[in-house]
Amino acid sequence: MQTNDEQTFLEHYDKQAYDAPLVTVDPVLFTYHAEQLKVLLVQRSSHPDRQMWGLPGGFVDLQHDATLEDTALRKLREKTGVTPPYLEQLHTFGNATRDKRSWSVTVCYTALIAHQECAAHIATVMDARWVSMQQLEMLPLAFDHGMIIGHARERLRQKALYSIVPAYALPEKFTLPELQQLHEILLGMPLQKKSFRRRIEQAELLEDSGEKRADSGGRPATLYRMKAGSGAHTFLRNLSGATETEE
Amino acid sequence: MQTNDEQTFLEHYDKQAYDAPLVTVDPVLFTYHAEQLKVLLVQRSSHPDRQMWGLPGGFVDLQHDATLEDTALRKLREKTGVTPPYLEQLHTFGNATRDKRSWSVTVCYTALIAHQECAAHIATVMDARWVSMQQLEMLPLAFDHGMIIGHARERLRQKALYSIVPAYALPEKFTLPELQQLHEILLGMPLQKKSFRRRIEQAELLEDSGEKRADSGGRPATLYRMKAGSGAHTFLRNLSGATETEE
DNA sequence: TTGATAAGTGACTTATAGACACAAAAAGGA
DNA sequence: TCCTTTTTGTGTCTATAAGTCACTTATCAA
Repeated sequence: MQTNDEQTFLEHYDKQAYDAPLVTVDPVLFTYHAEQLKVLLVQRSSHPDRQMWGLPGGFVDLQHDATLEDTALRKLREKTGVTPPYLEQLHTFGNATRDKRSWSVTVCYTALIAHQECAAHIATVMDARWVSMQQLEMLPLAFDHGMIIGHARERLRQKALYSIVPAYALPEKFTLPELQQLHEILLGMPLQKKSFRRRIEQAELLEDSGEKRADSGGRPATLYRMKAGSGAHTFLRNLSGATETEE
Repeated sequence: MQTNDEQTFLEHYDKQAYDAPLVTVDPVLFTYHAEQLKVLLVQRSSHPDRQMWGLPGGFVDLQHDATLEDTALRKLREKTGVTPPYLEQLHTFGNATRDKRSWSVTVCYTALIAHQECAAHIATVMDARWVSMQQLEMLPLAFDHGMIIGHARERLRQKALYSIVPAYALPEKFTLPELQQLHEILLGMPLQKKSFRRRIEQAELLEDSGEKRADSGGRPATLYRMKAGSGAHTFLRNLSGATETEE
């Protein structure tokens, strides 16, 4: 290689690197199982932070992804085999230091799915697993993924105050006590049964499936499902303690 | 240059181009002046959409910007000469078609500033101006910037329901009737004077500056300022009509 | 049949927003 | 000086929704 050519090459390469930070998409997929909130992590197979656990994200594929959502859904399908019913952009983190390789930008999403929807697929692979919020505290994560999950967790908490978005982490049909328990875990406080039911009835976002379920002794609970059309992200009214700060 | 090296170089270069969409930062800077909400636009000096008006954004400068916020603030300082007191990430838009040149990602911010803070500086340059929401409808914008401003506008409307963030579009000292008028414009509906004042008092986010101002006949209004520390993004309680949908 | 258990409701209390009349503080003119 | 006009700011009643908690309903198991 001649010196001149190398010079040109480096200039060219540097210019490219100058204009374009690395761009990745990192979905934070939550589910609810065994009375715990869990997040999907994968074990990195490549540099940097090889072998460490992190979010199931990756680079935008300019050839096949038409949008950033496509990238998020593609990465989630690769790991879970299915498309989650809820996906919403969380925040974009970008700075010079979060990735050793270069200035790096990651567009993050919050996603929710029923545990049973992908439990089978995940059980077949060794490099992906559900990690509970409790386990998460002990597990060092790649890059700034721990911080990102913290943000997603906090956003989900806000959703629990004002919406029934968390219901997407439950199966298609679920009971109100199940949903209330999930909200209580997200909010870290007990909720009044009556207030909770009242808010959800008023919002008219759920419909009676006609079925009931009795887990073990006690009156059977009505199974509800999301009403088609009107999104579960519709605002509910205030819940006690809602007078806090935004994300 | 040897074939092998060129091969390696191209692979490297292609991979780089393959992995990296264009990354820009686009701040939507609002202000309030003459009873109108206005947004800062600049006239593009380069391809594509040359001569058209658009958001005062640009590429991330990997050498000088440590974070995405740095990029947003740098671009705003270039056009206004000052640093806005409020800057919050809005949303990231990325797809294959929004920029003719390439797959493109833009990280957007909502920013607010008092009109007087930068009116002088803007008046000196020909390629930047404040455009009212009304004027905006007639003006074709570069890229998808019209859609982005629409999203920012809608987010600001939500803020007006739950917070006093819009106060950052006012001077340091302002009266409650002024703030209420701004909120009414953002929400597109009249507000009850008593309810509005009560919510703001309860939030304890403003403090009496001790001064008063009488614009024209009538009782002089108390001038308030933001309390240091506690951000104005703290949630207020519900306002009628709040049972709508999130952004 | 009876007790245990969990789902779901009735009804009262409390808190906050809506509505609107009224008081307070200035300007200006006769 | 005093009265009118104008705008800011408050008092207070009403309406609505959330908090509380006892009570009813529906099922299982002994």
